Amino acid sequence: MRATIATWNINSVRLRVELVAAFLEQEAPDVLCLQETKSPVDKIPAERFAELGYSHMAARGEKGYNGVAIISRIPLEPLGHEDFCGKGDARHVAARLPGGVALHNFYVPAGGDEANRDTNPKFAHKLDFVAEMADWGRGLDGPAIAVGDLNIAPLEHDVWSHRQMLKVVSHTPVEVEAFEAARAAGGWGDVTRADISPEEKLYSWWSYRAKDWALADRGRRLDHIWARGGAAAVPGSSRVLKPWRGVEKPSDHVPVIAAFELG
DNA sequence: ATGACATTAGCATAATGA
Repeated sequence: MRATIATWNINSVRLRVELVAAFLEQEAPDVLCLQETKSPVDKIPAERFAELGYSHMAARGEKGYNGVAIISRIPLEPLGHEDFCGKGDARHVAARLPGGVALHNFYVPAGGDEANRDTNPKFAHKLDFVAEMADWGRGLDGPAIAVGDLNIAPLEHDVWSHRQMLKVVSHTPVEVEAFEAARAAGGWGDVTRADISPEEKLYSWWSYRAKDWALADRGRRLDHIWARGGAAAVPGSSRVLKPWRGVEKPSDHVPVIAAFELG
C-alpha cells in the first residue's frame, strides 16, 4: 500500500488543535508526526483527531516542553522510544507501520544561542544528541523512516544566506558535520532533497520575530524526512507546505510531506 | 540584518525557542 507521511512542529498541539484538524481534513496524510506538542500524553486532544479518522496514536509528552506524537489513520504498532542523552525528555517516539517499516519521530534540541559546547550546555546537548543518533542509526536493521524537527539546516540552500548563517546555531559547520555523520551512519537518504533540487532555496521554518515573514523570507529547512533500508519513497512526492505559515495563529514551522510504498 | 515575538507554567515573570 501507498501511504503519505507528514511531519510538523506544531508549537503546542492544544493551542492549535483546530489547525491540525484543518490540516488533516485538507491534506489527508495517512500519518502525521508532530513535534513540540508541549502536552502530557493524556492531554493531547486525541478524540478530535479520532473524529476525523485518525484513531491511532503513539506519543510521548511532558508538561510545557518538547513532546512528540504520531497520529495515524492506518494502524500503528508502538515501538517505544530511545532516551537520547538519558534526560528522560520527550524527544523521540517510534511505531511500526503496516508492511513492517519502522517510523521514528524526532525533536532534536534547539541548542541555544551560542555555538560553543564548552560555554553553552544546550549546544553540547544538541551535539551529543545528534552523535547518539549516529550510534543508534549504525545499529539499525531493516526498512525505516525518520522524520522530525532536526533543528539543523544542512545545505547551503537550506538557509536564506549561507554566509550569514555560518555562525548561527542550526547552520554552523560543527552541527552540519554531526548531522551528515548521523545521516550517513544510519544509511539514511534525504527524501525531500532527492525530490527538490539542492540548488533551490527550501525552508520549513520562519521566525515569529520578523515584521513580515513572507517578505523577508529568511527561513531555514529544519524539518526533515529520511529513509533507509529499502523504505521506498515515491519519487517526486515530497512537498513543503509553505501556506500553513500564513494562516491565523500559525506555528513557526510548516508541514513537510512525502509518500511511501509500504509494500 | 537581525529581528523583539510566541508559548507554558502559574499568576509575575522566567525559560525556551532557533
